Amino acid sequence: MNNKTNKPAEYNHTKIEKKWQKFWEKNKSFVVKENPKKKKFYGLIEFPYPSGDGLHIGHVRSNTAMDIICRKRRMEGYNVLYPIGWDAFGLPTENSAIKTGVHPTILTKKNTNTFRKQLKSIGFSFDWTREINTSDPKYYKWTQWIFLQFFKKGLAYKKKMLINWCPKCKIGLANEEVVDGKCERCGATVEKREKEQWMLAITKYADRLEADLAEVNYLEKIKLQQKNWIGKSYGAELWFNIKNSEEKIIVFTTRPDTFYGVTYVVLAPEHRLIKELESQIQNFDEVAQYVKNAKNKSEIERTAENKEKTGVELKGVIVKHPITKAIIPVYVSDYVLGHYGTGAVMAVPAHDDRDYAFAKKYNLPITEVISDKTKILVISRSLKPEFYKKIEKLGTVVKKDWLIEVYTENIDEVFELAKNNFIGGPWYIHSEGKIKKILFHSELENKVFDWNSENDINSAKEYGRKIGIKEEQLDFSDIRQAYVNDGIMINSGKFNGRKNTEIMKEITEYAGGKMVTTYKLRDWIFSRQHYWGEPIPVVNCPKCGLVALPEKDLPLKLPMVKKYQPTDNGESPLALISKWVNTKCPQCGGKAKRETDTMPNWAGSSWYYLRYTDVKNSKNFAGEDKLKYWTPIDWYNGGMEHVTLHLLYSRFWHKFLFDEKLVPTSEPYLKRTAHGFILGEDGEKMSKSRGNVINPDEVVKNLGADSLRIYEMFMGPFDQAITWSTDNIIGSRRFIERVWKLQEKVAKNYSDSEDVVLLLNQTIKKVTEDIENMNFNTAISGMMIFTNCLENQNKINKETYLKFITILSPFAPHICEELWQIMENKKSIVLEAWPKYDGTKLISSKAKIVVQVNGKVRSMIEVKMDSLQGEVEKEALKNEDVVKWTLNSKIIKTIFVKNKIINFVVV
RNA sequence: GCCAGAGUGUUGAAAUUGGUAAACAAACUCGACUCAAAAUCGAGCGCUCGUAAGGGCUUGUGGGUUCAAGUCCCACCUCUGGCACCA
Repeated sequence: MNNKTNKPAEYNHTKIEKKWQKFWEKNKSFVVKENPKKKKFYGLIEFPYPSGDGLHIGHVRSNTAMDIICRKRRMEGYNVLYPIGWDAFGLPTENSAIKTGVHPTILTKKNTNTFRKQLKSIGFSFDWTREINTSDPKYYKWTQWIFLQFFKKGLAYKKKMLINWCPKCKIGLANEEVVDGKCERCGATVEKREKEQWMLAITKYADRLEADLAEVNYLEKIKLQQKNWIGKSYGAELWFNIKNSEEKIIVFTTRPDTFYGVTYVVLAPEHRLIKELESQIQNFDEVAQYVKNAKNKSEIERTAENKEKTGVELKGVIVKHPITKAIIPVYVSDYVLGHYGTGAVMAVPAHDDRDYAFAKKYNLPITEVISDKTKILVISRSLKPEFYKKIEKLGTVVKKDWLIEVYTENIDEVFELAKNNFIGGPWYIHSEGKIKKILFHSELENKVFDWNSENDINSAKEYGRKIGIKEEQLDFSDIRQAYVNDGIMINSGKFNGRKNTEIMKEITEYAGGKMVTTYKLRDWIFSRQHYWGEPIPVVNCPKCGLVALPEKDLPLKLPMVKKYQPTDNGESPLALISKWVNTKCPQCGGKAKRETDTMPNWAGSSWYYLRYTDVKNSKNFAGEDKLKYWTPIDWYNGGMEHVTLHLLYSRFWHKFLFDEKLVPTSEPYLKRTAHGFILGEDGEKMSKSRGNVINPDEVVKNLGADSLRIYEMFMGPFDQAITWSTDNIIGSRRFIERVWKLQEKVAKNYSDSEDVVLLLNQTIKKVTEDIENMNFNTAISGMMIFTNCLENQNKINKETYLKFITILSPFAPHICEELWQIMENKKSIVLEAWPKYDGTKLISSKAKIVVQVNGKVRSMIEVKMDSLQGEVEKEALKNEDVVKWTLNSKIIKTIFVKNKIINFVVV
């Protein structure tokens, strides 16, 4: 191998990469079995959807990241499972089948073959023996089986409801799939349609899905997004009796403190009481017409009319306020949502923006129950400290961020005090809530204007212009009309004078209501009217109702059809195959019809990670012992776009399976991280129509998989969106070639200099830690620095080089295997132990000390490590540059930080 | 509107507990090699004053704390992502 001149062969990436990919496959390097003696590590990436476009450069980024982690774990002695499969059901394949007439199964096979070849060409350390495919009947048998468990527990149910209907895809969408009132996939405006749908009762798990987030190690932003999506809120249910009726209107509110301020009640158009009270409603025709119109509005129309509120009074329906006994009117309006809370709200126009707008439009009374009259707001930072002490004698001070709230009877006195206690700095206008005064402040003068006076507002504007305030800051028109902040109770009977935040529970009980928790999360619409999905294994029998298929009949296979087009009436194409549809009831044996809806593409991906542990099992979705060994997943990386969909759905399925005692843990993923997108070179999302798609095959062919891997990890912070740059890849390729050429300098019995040994240990430490934190870009820059250092040496110790190759190998596995072999090692580098750094060789014996004079860097000196202040000071003051700056001055203070800095303060 | 996150050279970006801002790359300029080009190697590369030595300034804007601020505090501006009539 080493010829006499020690000159390495040219670096031929194609040859080397093919060679080692074959080697790994032949030697089953990444095939794993359960081994109780070894600690396991289960690393997971989101399995790809095998689209006809082939592998995306973004797949390479996230797969490489997890590949690096998994390869490192193997070297650290773990038994590592890193599986791969295909999330194969889905609309694009179906659409392509419609267009080409080729069956989706065949298209899927073709596409997965392409993906497999592409993934293998990049050298990911997947265990290919565990490949799964959600459209394989052997797989979806268990998707159907799990569905039936939901069904048997009553968590899968059918419901007639208004659904989000995409007229282009001809499909019902889950709420999660509607973005800005448009179909997430095709962008068509979503309509409302009434249809009977399969639902999964995810809301039953809302509390646990929220609470258990505390137990898992997800990125904080992921937890936050899930929390927001689940939308837990704590409030009160209160009710209003209806005159001449047994019925009552139950409302949900997070502000029971404003109960005395209720001046009307509003029902959502979908509210059941509207029909129930038909006989009482004098203007029922008008009401019915309004309800009909509201239902026909698409999401987009409803939100577009956000500002302009509409509604109709239910004339003849009279309710009494439970405490004040005042008669209050009832309205129907589409600003109230039917599916949230109780579908009805108590309106408090004085303290809610929406209620305020509605009340103004329909001339409804506005009753203030929370006062800000005893409150003044001032800017905290620009006040003299003495102010606080003085003010505390006059009232209660509540500090909030940059402002303070003072609750006091002596508002004018406090205001005078505030005005006179400003210290320098810029002036402010502050207009939060209903502040009665606008305060201008400059170093020159204080000016106060009364907010309630039209004249004052105008002079305030004039004054503002005069002292050079931007015009947009002088627009006070958008100031809130309703007072939504906290304050002191007024007009509220026995609660008067107390702080509103303290009486929530008390007032609720007094009004005869109860405190409740509500969630924004809604049940999951689980039906799709499409061909290319898992058939729902249920039969509709006229006698027995909905009947589950017996387990022996699973999988219920998708029948072959000639046409995949969804029908215009919203039926699944399966409905057209009468042979398939007409069947016998498994329970009574009578004539029955099969369910023709299929499952959404989120079904198969809700449990795929479980199947990986035991792909061939035909008796269970996975064996108990396998699940026990491999689950939970130690580290799951995926896209942010799946945080409220796939991630939440799969946690829900997992929790259900846990309750059924079918999986050993209540959470599927211990740790979840997320990657950023790769944008095209123009900074836009990559798409065929824009023509900015980068094909990974080209890069692999021209520069090699190792260069591609290094570049994608080096291009920027892993969690951030980043723009692709074909120019910049060359740097990664150069780096690899430099590493390759270093082999000619390797010598067996050569001792490296102290500097090299130090840098080696520092680099090992850096790479080890950076991988754990997914700081791949800085790990690589660290290795580049080390390479640059080695290039400056005449010779390199062999051990040093080998250690370096080892830590580089997860990033660039092929070239490192090759170099490893060239260095006359017999085994594969995959089996090598991850190098440990020597803690005693991380720190140099010398320290470079920055010398500052008055905080400005003037020089740098080198001293022994851990030198004391006295020695460093002496040394520093000898330095010419330092002398120059201290000569004619007096040192009044010296700041010394060991091994870092010495700063002389002179006058 | 609400909730997150981010604003640093020509570009992608680094910067532990506050302690040399711009590491590592890319682009660019000059040089070496070459008949020439590519590749490779070497040098330079924030702005500004200066022939130079050397100085001053610089991390979205404005303040503040500190011997010392990209980093901490306050306010403001802009961008990105998520949610959005959620009572």
